[in-house]
Amino acid sequence: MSALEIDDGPLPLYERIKRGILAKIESGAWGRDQRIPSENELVRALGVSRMTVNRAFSELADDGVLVRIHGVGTFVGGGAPLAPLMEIRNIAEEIAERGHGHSATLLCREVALAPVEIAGQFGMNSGRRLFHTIIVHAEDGLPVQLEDRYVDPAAAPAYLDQDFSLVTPNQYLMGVAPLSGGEHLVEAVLAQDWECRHLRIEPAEPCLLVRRRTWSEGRLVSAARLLYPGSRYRLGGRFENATGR
Amino acid sequence: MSALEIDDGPLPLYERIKRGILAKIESGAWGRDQRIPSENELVRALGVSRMTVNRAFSELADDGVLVRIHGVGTFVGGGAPLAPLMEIRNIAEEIAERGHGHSATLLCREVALAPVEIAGQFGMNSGRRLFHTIIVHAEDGLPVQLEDRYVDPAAAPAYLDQDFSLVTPNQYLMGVAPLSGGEHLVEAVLAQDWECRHLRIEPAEPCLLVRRRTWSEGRLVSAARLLYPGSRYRLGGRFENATGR
DNA sequence: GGACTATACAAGTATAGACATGTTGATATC
DNA sequence: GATATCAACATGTCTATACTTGTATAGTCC
Repeated sequence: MSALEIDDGPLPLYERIKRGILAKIESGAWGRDQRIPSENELVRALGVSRMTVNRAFSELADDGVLVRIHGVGTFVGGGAPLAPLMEIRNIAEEIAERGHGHSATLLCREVALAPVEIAGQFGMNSGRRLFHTIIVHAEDGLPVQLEDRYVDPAAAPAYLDQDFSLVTPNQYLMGVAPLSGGEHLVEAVLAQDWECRHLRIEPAEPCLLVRRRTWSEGRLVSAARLLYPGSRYRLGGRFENATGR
Repeated sequence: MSALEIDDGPLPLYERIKRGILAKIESGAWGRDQRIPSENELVRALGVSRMTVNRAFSELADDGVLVRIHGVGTFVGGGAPLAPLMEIRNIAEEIAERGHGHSATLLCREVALAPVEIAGQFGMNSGRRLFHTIIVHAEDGLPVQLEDRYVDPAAAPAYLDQDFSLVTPNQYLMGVAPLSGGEHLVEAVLAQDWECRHLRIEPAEPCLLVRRRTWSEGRLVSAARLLYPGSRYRLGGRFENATGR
């Protein structure tokens, strides 16, 4: 755990501590759900009073930036409010199941310097390089998903050499790095202009944005933003109660 | 015996152990009446204190999930309704977990003639009457969900008599008609004007619309439209690989 | 009056150790 | 074969200690 650094300036001390914490989170040094130093640790490290640290922590907790658990510790917030559980499905298979034709258009294929927030998720510093692809998936010619994906080269070295009109990134990664876990975050957003053009939708049309991260053997393999036009797509999930009643 | 895995997160250790155990049971890895690892085995496997494992076991035993026999071991209990509790979540509990206050405003409570598309879902002709409620759920005073729900009177005759500021429809229905299955559909939409007013959002703001249907003993109990402001809410789901791939 | 410190106490969580009590199975003994 | 004994292991319960957040109060400084 790297120590918290606070710069000096005209701001109140508790305010500078708050900014120092936010900087740690924004840089990815302190990831989501990660435990951060306790009040007393910061008291010793910064040489300030506990009440001052407490104020910084409390205000960030009120804002939802941090989560504090009595007797346990303080954690970076933003954790998913776990609601529905969904499967990792392959869009090409979904479309095929509906008896339609799937096609994919490759908009971007590159080795990219990881943006800060992406690099943090992969647990690396922002200097590392990741594979990056942007693909538009269409159903009978009509765009239904814009897929913006970063992949860890260590997990799938030959990723960029695939012919994504034949094999979806999802399919390929499942074969190369067997899925051991995943996470979905679903939001409703308005798409950006260039996204609207490629999805052939109006700028005011709401879209589903699914952020999907998949792990293989404890290592994050891929982080993808999947953008669906709201008028053309729905997500669904079912479950049956297996254990009883 | 596969080892118990506990994830990290902003929860007390004993709570995370409880969830790990529940996950094992839900996934079927630990079947009914099966013996699970002893306290000392988990102490060694997880590197925690025995009292912590003991607390997790004891609380699950109090809930009927586990059965403990002095001198013998700890066993999975019979017929605990586990899975649904994890997946169909109660908005009041979610908000409470974030340390915020939940409040509900009842906009509508009536016996209604079922609209055609709703009646069809309930497997009845459109002449039948259903209970109908519209409730706005708020987190610290800020609206986060508009719940528009139809309920089968045969499954929950006293539904309309509840005080929904104390008990959410979800909570009440879970008690009256034990959940045996469910379905989610998620869309991105623009809210209607009256919905925007009650959620206090701009008409152009995209919203998540979750259509949730729940069954009890093979019969559809409730069909709900849950509308979330896109700027204030995200849905999330995680899974660990129990079944493979 | 706000910022900051210092101090104190409460309550929740986790560890470590200890001892009691119940169950089981192997072993020696009758 | 039946039985008594013992060791190993299980849960049940209790201490003590330490560390965490939650909260309140009083005082100092600018």
